[in-house]
Amino acid sequence: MTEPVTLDQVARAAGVSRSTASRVINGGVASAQSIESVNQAVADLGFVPNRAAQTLARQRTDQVAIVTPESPAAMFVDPFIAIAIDAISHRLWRAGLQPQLALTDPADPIATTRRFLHHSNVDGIIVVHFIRDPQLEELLTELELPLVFVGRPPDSTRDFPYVDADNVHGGYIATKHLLDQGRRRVACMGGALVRIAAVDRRAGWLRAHREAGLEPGPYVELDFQAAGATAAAAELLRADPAVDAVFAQSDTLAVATLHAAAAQGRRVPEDLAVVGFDDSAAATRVSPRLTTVAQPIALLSSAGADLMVERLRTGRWGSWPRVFPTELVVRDSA
Amino acid sequence: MTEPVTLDQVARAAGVSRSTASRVINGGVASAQSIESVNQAVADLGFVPNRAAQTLARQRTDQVAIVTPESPAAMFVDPFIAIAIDAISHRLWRAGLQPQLALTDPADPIATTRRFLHHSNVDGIIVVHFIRDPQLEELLTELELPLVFVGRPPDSTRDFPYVDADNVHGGYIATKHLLDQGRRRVACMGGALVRIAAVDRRAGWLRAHREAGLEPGPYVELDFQAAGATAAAAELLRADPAVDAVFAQSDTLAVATLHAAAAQGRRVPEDLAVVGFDDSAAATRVSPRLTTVAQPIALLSSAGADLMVERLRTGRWGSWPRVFPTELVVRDSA
DNA sequence: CTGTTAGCGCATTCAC
DNA sequence: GTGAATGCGCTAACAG
Repeated sequence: MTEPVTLDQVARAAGVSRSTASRVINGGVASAQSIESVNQAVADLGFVPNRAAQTLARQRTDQVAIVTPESPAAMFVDPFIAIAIDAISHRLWRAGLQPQLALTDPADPIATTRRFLHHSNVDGIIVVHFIRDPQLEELLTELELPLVFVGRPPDSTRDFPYVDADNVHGGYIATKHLLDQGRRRVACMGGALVRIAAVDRRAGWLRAHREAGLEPGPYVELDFQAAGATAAAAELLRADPAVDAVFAQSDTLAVATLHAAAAQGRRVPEDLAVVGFDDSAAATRVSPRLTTVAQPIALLSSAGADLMVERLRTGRWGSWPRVFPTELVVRDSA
Repeated sequence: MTEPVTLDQVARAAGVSRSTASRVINGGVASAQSIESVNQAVADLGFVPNRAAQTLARQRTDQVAIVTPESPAAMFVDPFIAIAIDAISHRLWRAGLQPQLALTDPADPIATTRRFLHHSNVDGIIVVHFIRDPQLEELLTELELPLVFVGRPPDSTRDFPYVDADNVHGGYIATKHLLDQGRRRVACMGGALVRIAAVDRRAGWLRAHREAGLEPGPYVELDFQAAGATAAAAELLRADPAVDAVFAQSDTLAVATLHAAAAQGRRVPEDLAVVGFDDSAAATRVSPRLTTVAQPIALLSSAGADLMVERLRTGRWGSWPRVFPTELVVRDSA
């Protein structure tokens, strides 16, 4: 807990002016002589520049926030978010930017997210897995910071740069795969409809039915990573025995469906076909192995980070949106 | 992207001085008249105080960093870390402090952690799941920021406030439980020994053997959340068939052991007894349900956060260390 | 209750 | 190549 050392002290110790010391430290031009003595002084005194002062003077922080309107616990459970954050961090570090993950108060994620968006001292914000929320959306429009969405934002805020996976197509191919093999009543277990991804996947599910001239089965709305998913799936199968296939919007939900089916003595895929989403690690750990829709999470997240990096470097946006393809991985469950 | 509004502009618009405007905004004394007009101006102009300037002037940030020397992906996979972060966030928010999770570069978590410890602009740092690393440890001793460890730091840095679970006792009761029921060769699958928790749990395992006058079985060292755990467990069982019990230092490892045993046709607990650690959600989802050591992660993490909050508020440390009890939860696997 | 005055620690323009 | 001067936006004594 020593008293923090200032640039002034370094300059004095090195026998030069503050500006020269500053130049040396930031790699500007200076005589070999100055460079030598300043570096010496920095080492001797253990000088570490004060971030706040630098920020104030430079008018930039070299920090980028990653925010996702979820409680920390929820963030950690969702494989999409985990992979996205990992990829984004890597990209930002490589570009010389420090990522900062905004942690919300589990007691009120939305409110604290709002607070973060407003008062953060960062150069830009990358929003992962945004949700529909009138207050948040309004906030965005008046925000004065570069913003990138990983996972497209709601229509009302369409003018923000984003990257995404082609969720509509993902829902479509999953459902089509089921219908093509003769399934006639395809239920969908989806994310809450405040999630854009859930809306899109649902749209794909509907479209496949429309094209086939069939009525869609029931839509069960619950969280992608819902703890009560097994119970919900069991209820679905019980309430509507005609359901012969389920399109689950996440592998977590698909696995839960598998459990529920097993408990009711229904064989997969014979009696019930199941398609998941994400192609997560869980997909190959269950039996039968999951047929699921793969999305390139790391890739699209990196693209999102790149968008931010370019904006911060050049002052202008690269091309967007960038929408990455989803594809069906056929295994044993459908 | 409008030009940021400054306090000056607010003051001018309100027809008062900067200091009065500042007072009103920060809840100081002022006439109803001033309060009225300043608030009006703030609203009209959409004033948001500049964090860097505030920090510089106040000499504090009201932000606390949470750092853990892991890649983001690893952080997200470890249930201890997830729960700890959730609990810490909540406590900090409640105290009016903003938590900031330091995200490391997956390509080099240690280096970026080091960087963070050094250059962060926060009032204090909470370190979760520290590991033994000479460079990091040295850094700590010269750090000039309040520091709290969730999970005790290495002996070399013993003088830092910390909270922890009683891991030695946890390892002891797990092993004793196995020995008491007549198991004679108890292997241990543990975390890498750079983890303090792994060292401590191993110590408990050894102590139980010493007390019983028995030779400990083999110690298998690998990550708590290792992907290859099932293979490692299989190898262990094959290489040393006399092993009739396994103390796994995490539920993830215990579940892997279950899988390996099943694959080799060994019944649990008849042929092989297994005890896990964490009492995580996974413990009751497997069959047989896991006997495991519970540790109050949220509780101890909150205590860690409280330590920091008190230090920041009062300038002095509360009493530490605070070591929370671990206890055995007996289910079906041992 | 209010305005004036000084910084907080650093970057940077401008003459020298 | 270098130093003096100025400002980033805000807070906090200090008089009044």
